[in-house]
Amino acid sequence: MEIPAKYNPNETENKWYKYWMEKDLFHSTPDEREPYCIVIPPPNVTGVLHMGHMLNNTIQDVLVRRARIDGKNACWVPGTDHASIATEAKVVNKLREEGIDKNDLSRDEFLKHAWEWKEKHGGIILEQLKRLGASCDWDRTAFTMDETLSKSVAKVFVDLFNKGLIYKGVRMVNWDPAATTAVSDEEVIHKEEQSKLYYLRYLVEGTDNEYITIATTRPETILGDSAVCVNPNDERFKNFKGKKCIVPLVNRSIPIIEDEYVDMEFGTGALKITPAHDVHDYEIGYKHNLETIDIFNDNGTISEAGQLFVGMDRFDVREAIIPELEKSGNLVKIEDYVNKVGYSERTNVVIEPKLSMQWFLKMEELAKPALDAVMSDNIQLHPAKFKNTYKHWMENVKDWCISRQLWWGHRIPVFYINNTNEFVVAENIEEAIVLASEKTGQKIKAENLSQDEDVLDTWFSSWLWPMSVFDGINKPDNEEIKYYYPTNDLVSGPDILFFWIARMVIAGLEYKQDIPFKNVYLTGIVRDAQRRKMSKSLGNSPDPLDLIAKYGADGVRVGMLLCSPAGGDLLFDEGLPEQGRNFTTKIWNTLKLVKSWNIEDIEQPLYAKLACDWFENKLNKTIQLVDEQFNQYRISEALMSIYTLFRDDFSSWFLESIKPAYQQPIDSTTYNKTISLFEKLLQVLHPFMPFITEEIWHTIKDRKEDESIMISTINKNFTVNNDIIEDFEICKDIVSNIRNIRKQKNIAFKEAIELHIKGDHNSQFDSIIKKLTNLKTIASIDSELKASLSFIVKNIEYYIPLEDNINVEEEIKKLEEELKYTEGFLNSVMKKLSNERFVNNAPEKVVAIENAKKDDATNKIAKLKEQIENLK
RNA sequence: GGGCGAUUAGCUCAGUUGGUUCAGAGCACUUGGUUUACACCCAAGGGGUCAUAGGUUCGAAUCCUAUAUCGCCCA
Repeated sequence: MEIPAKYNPNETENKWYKYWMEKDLFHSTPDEREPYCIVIPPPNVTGVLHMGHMLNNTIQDVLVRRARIDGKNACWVPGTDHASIATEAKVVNKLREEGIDKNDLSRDEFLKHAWEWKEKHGGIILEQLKRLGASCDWDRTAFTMDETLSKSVAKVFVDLFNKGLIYKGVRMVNWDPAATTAVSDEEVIHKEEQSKLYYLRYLVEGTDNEYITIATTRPETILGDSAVCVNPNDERFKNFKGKKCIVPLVNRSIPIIEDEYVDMEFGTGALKITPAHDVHDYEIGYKHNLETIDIFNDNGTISEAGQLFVGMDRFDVREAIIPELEKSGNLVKIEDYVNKVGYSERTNVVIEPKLSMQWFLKMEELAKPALDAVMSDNIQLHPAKFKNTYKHWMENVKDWCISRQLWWGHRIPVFYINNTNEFVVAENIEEAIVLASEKTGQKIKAENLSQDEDVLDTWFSSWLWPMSVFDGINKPDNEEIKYYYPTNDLVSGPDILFFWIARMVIAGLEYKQDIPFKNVYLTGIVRDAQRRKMSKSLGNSPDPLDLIAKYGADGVRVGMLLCSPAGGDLLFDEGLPEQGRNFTTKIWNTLKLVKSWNIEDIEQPLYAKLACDWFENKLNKTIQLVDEQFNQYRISEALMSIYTLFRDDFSSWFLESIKPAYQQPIDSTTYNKTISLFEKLLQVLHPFMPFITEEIWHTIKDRKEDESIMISTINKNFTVNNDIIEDFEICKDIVSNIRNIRKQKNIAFKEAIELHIKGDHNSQFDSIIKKLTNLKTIASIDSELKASLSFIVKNIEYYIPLEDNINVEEEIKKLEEELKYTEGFLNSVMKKLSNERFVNNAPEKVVAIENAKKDDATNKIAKLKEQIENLK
């Protein structure tokens, strides 16, 4: 068969992905095999594939393909997340471009546009994952707003409400003025900023020129001030006790109150209190029964209640109010100041603390079992260091604000009766009618009920994901949820440990009384070479699809994984996929070599038989090692083990050992064995490089219709002969030494040389040594060989006779250096052994090792000395 | 400000309960190479006081304490 000289990844990858899809090989249904399940962290429907997805999904695919090849019933459930805020913002923007204002549309009209948008753009990212080779069970593709998933959300809301865990209340929330919705604490990103601290003086009421000076970073909020607060222990303000002062510009009289909350060291020691616009101020206001003046509209402009600057944006007001304060004589000074400002994760605008009516979920009780699940290692986090972070969060968990003032998402299943504050909580309108009728004792009709206008936080649906994709909330006893739940591994980023992972654990324990997954693999963040996060705005992120086009999906996968330990950041560089691509080429060349041989029924040479024995054991041992590495989720290490196995052991040692001489045939025994070893090697490699392994697997043997390496199972039923592996290492060492001497002395490979051995040399691999180094003879000798170069391996002396080719001085120098090192080494060993406390306290084994070292070194020193003498 | 984690070769990282020649891997680097699978390759080589200072121990990259720097989370 003619093998193309160059491997064409794009063509091959498309071919095999199509094949897998046509044969439905990714699809899983429950059967008697052990299940292995992963649910994808659903990407936003608004998203396109970025490097973070590439890393995350490559890891998932590796895990799933490995489980499949290990004979498990593997199921990887894909899907997308509706992403309330992000999607609504996209749709609003798109409408605006078309000249449509969201406010002119009804809710239903808007949702129609939103669904259209979702249908058009929502699947992009999943299509892109296919290029990567993702072996998802696409028949199961789910969307958080699918009917069954939406029903699950409503059902859970009703249930939690009935358990008394959901409540409605006025609270200070994080208000996003761009999205005009509340967001949860976790969606606020605090950034350190260079800002200003403004010192403002308030006239004390009843005086002409007595002032109390406060310091604030937000001078525009003085319009909403309802007190000035000082520490009761602060001597400086003793005289102001019980007095009032006047808010500048608006001339409102407010009390000067005392509270120990105030830090005497900060600013002037006097704090202005704006209960409507600061969390701490709100608490003080509540405690001291202060007026709450909400001076902002929902979009961040000043409301009527502010009296001045009405309709102007909050940041414009901050600029505008300073000259006014200066004019009125209230501005004392302005200082530079560094503080942290909260930004909305979704819209990147400054968060405004705002009082509003929202729905909350009580978290304290729910969090407890979820904390235990992780602390007891029932769920394992990889790396385990994230247990600390998880614990800290779960122990300090606050109630979760679950309502959002948006239209796109799951509408809160609360129905108000006759436009009053009386309501019922029901999964649907029919049930609501029944409940409302019961509650009021009247006949309530649909038109008497109005559903809450708000939707639920997106995470309130994705926290059910591992259950809802199997319809496990609506039908808790169905076959699929029983078979696939709990899932095995979850691959995600530490940034959503709380947003999502912790909440899934909570939901799983609440609704299945069981954890949602057994292991959580936390990936790092993909950064550029300068350690900057990859982002669209920086433009430092390569397009994953371009990379795949350039290096092949297999190459990119290997590149991503070679350098990404769990939890550690991946510093992406094009050198990585390049290395992956190079490895792909290496594998391809191996195929070319093997397929170039003519096979004949001739006797198997001894060297070939030995090489086969050795490599089979080496391969099996590596399989065991890789198993261990996978068990510890050391995926990049596992890949590295396979990478070196292929390059060094298979290509450089095994194939070179069995390779027939130029234009000579290979015996069929060796050839068949090579093919079966190659097959197994491909199976080990397949999870990492699914495409090229499939291609080669089909090329090295005739396969039946419908066969695939993907669903072949690897034979792990073997024992490893470690002796042969260790002995072969000695053989390698000898070969390397001989090659070095050849190189040093410029002896061409064609020129056969002799090897003389003094000592108890194990001759089992002599035929390989002979072949790899082109030896005429291997002879045993009793005394040192004159006029030769020598080396020592495991205390056995090897000599290569060289007539006139020896630089005696150079050789002596080299030997003396080695002698010096060995003597130094012996010295350190002797120091240990002559230390009584060491000999008495150290375990026997350790002392024995030191003694062995001593013997070895002593022996070697004697031999080196002899050799030096011999040269002189 | 509080908590957690890190600091090992030029870079990215391993290093399991302290004990083999334990200071390691990959990449990068240097040198050599037309041995017909492969230069997207092969072979060899250089390179680290394990952040710093103390301590525990027969023995410390590993355990303890302080310091410095960085990162993450929370306020």
